[in-house]
Amino acid sequence: MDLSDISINEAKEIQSRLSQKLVIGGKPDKINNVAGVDVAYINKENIALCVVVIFSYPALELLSVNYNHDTVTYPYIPGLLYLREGPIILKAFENIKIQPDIVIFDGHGIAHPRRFGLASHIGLNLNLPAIGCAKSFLYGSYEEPAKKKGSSSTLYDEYNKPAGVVLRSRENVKPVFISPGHLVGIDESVEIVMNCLARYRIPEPLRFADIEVNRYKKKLLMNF
DNA sequence: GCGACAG
DNA sequence: ATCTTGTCGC
Repeated sequence: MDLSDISINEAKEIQSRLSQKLVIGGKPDKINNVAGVDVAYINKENIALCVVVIFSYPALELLSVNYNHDTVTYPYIPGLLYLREGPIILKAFENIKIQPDIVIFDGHGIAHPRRFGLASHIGLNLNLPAIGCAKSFLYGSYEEPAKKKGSSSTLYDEYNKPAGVVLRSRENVKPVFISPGHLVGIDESVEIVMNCLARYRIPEPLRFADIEVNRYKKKLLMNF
């Protein structure tokens, strides 16, 4: 059975079931590098592009960049991002040369309706520590964090249990939503993301992955 | 039934 | 995510 044949209800059941296997808490003993993953699309050609970058940690020097693309097989459905982005991301991880100590994803971890967002799904699948760093809200309740950089507020699930943190990654900008995906805790996720911040809203690994995936996209577009 | 809704 | 020009601000 292909991923593209999975029904929405099946996918949701799988998420709820696999969510039980997640290990949330702590952090890797030693973090020497941090990976960032971003995906872009060429809708007209039905192509998904994925870039995985790896930075040294905490120095944040670029260690490697990996480019991949393939045809997309699933539409975007809120809460089921994995079905659309999972295949190209997993393919990308087959090609990277350096073993990442932890990975930051453009999306949520356990701050998700079934506690199993993209970062959790990929993290569990690859048995890698994973953090979700989303640019917008998906699930939970929270108070607006203060305007100052580093201010944060807890994201709670429907049982009032913490699922993540809303973090002001820069002065006076829209906050980002941080939640652990797998093999890391909430506070540790925030700590690591904070250490990956330079002078922008988005942590460096994700920001650079975004820049590179769009450059890659432009390059591919010239061949059409 | 009516909104909300990662990328 | 993507479609799109100029424009306000640090």
